[in-house]
Amino acid sequence: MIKRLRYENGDLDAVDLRILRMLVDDARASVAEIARSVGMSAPSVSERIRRLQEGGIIEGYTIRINPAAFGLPLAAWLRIRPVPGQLGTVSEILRDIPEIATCDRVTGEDCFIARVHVGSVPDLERVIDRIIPYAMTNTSIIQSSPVTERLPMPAGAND
Amino acid sequence: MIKRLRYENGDLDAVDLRILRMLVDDARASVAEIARSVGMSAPSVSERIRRLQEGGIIEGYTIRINPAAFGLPLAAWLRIRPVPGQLGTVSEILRDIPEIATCDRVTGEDCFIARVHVGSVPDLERVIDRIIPYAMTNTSIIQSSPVTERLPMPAGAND
DNA sequence: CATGAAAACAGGTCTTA
DNA sequence: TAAGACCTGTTTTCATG
Repeated sequence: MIKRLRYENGDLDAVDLRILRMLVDDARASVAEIARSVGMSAPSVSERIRRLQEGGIIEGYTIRINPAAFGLPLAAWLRIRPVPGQLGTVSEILRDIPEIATCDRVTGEDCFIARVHVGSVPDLERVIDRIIPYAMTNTSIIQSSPVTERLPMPAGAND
Repeated sequence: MIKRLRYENGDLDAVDLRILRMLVDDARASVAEIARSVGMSAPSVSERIRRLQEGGIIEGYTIRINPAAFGLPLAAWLRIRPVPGQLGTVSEILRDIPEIATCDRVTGEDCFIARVHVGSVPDLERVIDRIIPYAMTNTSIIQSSPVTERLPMPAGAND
């Protein structure tokens, strides 16, 4: 059985998925180029992209940054477990730490998972020292990335 | 003391940082618009963007996807610890699971940290079932995101 | 197919090492 | 004086009706 991806305006078909993959890969690919690749006219592709935006599937356009290239070669995941009563404080501190590139609130023993980019181990220590008064932390240095940011897909989707 | 962001071709100044922030926020902002915002001519901004690309700081252009909008409303972080001797196998399996949007190899007790997007709890179970023969897993459902993907910055940077 | 906007390009000026 | 950064005007490309 084939799974169908749905959104408010109807089904996403294989062409939509190919368009999305191309845009994830290179958001500056021209409409003409995408059209050629999927075998459609440029206006048709243009219209599909418009619908993907209005359906909220494409939230926006952004750049991929290489933190190492501007002096932040050390990346780590921090798991953060606030001491009772300090959850709000910790949340605010995390937002205020500029080295944190992303942070999610999660279920389970840890309350937050944050990705940090720093220049050195002492810099990492300084980041942790800002959190440690209000939470227990657990740090994992990123060594490599077997899967870099890509379009998630349900198993057996209609692509 | 002001920290200076360095890259191979020299220093990044405050204007470069503003350009990067604008592009992270909206990679389709026109050069003219960015130029107006930073108080420069379009060609100057264009030249700076070119240098940021050639310096490897801007790795590429991409789109922000909302997985919930196309039928994957449930997101989770998986921590994965392969049983001895199965690290390579696990790494391959993780690459093959289409629901995994990103996966890092890390130091510490866990070997991998992966973000998955699925349609339902049963779908999450199916993902975990593919991994469990070769590794111990620990799952944290994402509830919210106090910090959404942003440009990391050293404390006290020259912006 | 035509129109309008936006980006790439070329040439000229000013500052600074 | 030479190099680099920026600005103005022009051309060409691309998205859109």
